[in-house]
Amino acid sequence: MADIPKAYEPGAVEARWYQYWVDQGCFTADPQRVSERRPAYSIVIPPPNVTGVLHMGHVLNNTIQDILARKARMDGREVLWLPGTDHAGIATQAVVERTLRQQGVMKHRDDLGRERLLEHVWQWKEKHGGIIIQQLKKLGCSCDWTRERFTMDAAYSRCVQKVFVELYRKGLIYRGLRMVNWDPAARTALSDEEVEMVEESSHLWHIRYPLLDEHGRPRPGEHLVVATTRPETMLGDEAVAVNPRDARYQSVVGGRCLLPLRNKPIPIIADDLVDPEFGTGCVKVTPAHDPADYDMAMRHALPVTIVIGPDGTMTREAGEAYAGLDAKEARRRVVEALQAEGLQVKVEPYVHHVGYSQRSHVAIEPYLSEQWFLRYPSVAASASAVEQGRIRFHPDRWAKTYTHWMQNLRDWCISRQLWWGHRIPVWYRREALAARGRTGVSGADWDPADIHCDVNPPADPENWEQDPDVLDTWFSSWLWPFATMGWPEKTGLLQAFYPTSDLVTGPDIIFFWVARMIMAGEEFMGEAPFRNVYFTGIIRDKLGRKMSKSLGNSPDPLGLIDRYGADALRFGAMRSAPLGQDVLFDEKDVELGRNFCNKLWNVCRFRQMQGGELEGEIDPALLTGDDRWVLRRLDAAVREVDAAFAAYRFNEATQTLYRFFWSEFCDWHIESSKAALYGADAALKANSLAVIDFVLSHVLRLFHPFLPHITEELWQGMGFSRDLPEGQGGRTIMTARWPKPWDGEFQAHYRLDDAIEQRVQARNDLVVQGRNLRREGNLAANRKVRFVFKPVEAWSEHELAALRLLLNADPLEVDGAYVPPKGTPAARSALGELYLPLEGLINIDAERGRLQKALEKIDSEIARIEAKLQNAAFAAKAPPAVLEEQRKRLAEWQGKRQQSLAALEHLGS
RNA sequence: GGGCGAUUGGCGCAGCGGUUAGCGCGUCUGCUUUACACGCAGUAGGUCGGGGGUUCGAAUCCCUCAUCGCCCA
Repeated sequence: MADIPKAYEPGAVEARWYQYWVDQGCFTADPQRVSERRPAYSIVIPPPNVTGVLHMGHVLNNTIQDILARKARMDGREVLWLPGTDHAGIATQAVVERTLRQQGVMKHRDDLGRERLLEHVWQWKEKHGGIIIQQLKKLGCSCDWTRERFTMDAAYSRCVQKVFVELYRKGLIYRGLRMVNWDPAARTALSDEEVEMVEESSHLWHIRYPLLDEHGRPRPGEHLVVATTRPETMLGDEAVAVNPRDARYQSVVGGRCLLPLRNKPIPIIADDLVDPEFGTGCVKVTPAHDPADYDMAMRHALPVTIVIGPDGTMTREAGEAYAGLDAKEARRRVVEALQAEGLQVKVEPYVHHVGYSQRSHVAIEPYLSEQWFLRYPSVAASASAVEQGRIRFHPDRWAKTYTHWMQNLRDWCISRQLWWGHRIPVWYRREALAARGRTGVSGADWDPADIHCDVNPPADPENWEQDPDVLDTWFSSWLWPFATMGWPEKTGLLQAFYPTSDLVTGPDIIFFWVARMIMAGEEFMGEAPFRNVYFTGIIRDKLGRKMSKSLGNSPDPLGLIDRYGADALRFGAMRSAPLGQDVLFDEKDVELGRNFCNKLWNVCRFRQMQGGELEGEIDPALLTGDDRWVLRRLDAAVREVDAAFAAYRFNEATQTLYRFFWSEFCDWHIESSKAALYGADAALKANSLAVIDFVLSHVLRLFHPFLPHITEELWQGMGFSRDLPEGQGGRTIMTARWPKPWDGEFQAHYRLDDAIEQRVQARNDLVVQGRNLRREGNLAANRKVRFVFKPVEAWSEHELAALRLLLNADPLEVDGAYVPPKGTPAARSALGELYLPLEGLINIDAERGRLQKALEKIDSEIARIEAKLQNAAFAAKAPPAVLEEQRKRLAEWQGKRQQSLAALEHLGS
């Protein structure tokens, strides 16, 4: 650190040390090093989308993981933080398709065909897929990059297939014709979890359906009125339904009415599902486009007519007038036609919930199709893992959400009509397929010999056709904790690092990922995949809005790193992220982090400028009160940080460290140390430096998990690494030992006790009062002023020198018999009295006002405590320690009262 | 409709049965004091959403209401 710049410049420093760590293999886990003395610690990264770029959510999430990993290394554990990316089926395919359309390569994916489109996706992945990984490196993440995985790696794909086949053979995976959530933009089925319900104000249309007589002729003037939110679907109606107990419609049940616009007679049925309170109590039944209607249709053996196709446009079944229109336009025309025919009775405003695709943000269509489903495995074990605490959630309230979901499981639709993803390992015999077409595959009448489900294709592929669908991306990511470690082989990696220690993720994917990983872990490993799950908050902007691309309120983390440094970004994010609360992100927080790094930099720079031997021996006999005080405060900080880590309260840890380092160490200890450092006593100066070095070497280690780069730079630059064994901080601060709180021997050796803490505290209070006097006298802080100190007992030369420095007093006269002139402003404490004898410069009235205000406060405190002590019930029931505390406090306040009264009198009131 | 969370100085938060209710930002005043203006010193500002209860004692526990937000139907 020769020629140290005045301000910390993170850019080059961060890049340099990151490269050093990678070159030295500091992030690489070795399962063979794991032993009883060196326990394993592992995390698997929530794999970001391979298409993605780093956003603030990643910053928060991965900073926490990095902190955990780095802390564990310093605790002497063998750490595996396993990174990787997710192929993100829909998202990636959509991005690549859009690009190819823009480039004019194709209009629709069918133009290219499956194979060629996949080639393009892989090319795209190779070219852009590493972006987020590079960005994580810029953040300082200490992942084991030698073990980076991708959910479409060949080995990983085999895991996915194996799991599919096993579950299929167990009968947990099945194919069925079901009403599913259809995303008309992506043209694929989705799982229930991928649908977001959005409240929308719409309308309720009341439509007349003319009644028919037994001969199928309209009964003049007679009709039923049905209410619907989706008039366009009436083109596919197959019945009108009423509740069987609804007296109003008893007479028409069993009869028929005419479906308007289609002029098709449809039956009037009775079904318990119909809510008599809704609308007119009479509903239309559209089996192909509503899940409830589909169920009804099955019960009543109604035909199923598909009028809206997979692309969201009307089919030929909808009639010539509507075929090809998109559903919205069809609705407009249907309503128009009904009005023209006088069949629309009324339209009411109506608020309802509409499902939207989480991915493409279009309205979901219920769509009848053949899909693959999974009946979840190991449900009971997975539920109990969390309920019985084998897995702990932080904060634990999420356990409730988990349990609720686990108790209401619905089979998981795992097939997607996409090309990018793991293709379903099922083949159909061509002859059998030809005989029945693709639909109907699910029928129980299939000869098992005509279906081949296996990780390996059939031996005679020419006779078979593979299922065209791919699997939901989550069907691969639920295997992440063990598929990344070499499963199904019993690898050393798995043996050493499974189950993982901590998982850090967002509560928004508790169903998508966390719950499913637990089930997969229980099912295939016989053990839950992690011990602790830490749920981060959601990052919002400073107005509390979710960060989103469309709002443009999401700052680019890379930009922030360029401007402030990665350490600053990490520190800012952590400091404002309390456990389980959403994080309101403000760039100010990052600025604060940068300022903090600069402070850390400069105090080290200050230390360097003092010269002298590094980390000399601390001689207890030469310790000043301030030295003992700071060692005690450091001990308290270590304890608090340990407690915060144990409870996953990272913001608390950063705040403690901030307070200790800035407010205690820099503001008080360093300042008071200047008395020794600038003094003539060489031994005292050397000792003082030794204490500063001791504290700094602790501070750097305590901060390392949070601020990895700057702490390494200073650790090496200052020379703290010099005499340490290679694996204990010699090579890198990453493996320096995590500080331990002082034991009794240490405390006794350095005389760290309550008395010294209180004495320095009182001295500091006196200094603040003295500075206050200066301020009131309008004496600039940099101006030397004469103070007179009247101590209760004798002070050492050094103590006085420190006081002089802290007050910027010159001279500081010590006079045990000092009698100040009337009106001299004074500060009083248990240690003595401090006078600022500057007649005329002090505004006596203002000073009197201040004292009187203070006296009022003192009096009210005294009254409060006295009232408490006089309360018989309090005296009888409160614990003795509390009672004693109150008595002590009363005496303190009474002492202060005396001082204030004396001061007032002295002012000449 | 069910569940969860939040409500503390201008803003963002901490405090989880006994504290003189803290912190950061911001405000105001002064300062290029030989580590740091990405800084230093000092100052003002809140009685803890409303109501009720438990307790010797509540910002902290319970009930209730209100407002805001999230999740599930």
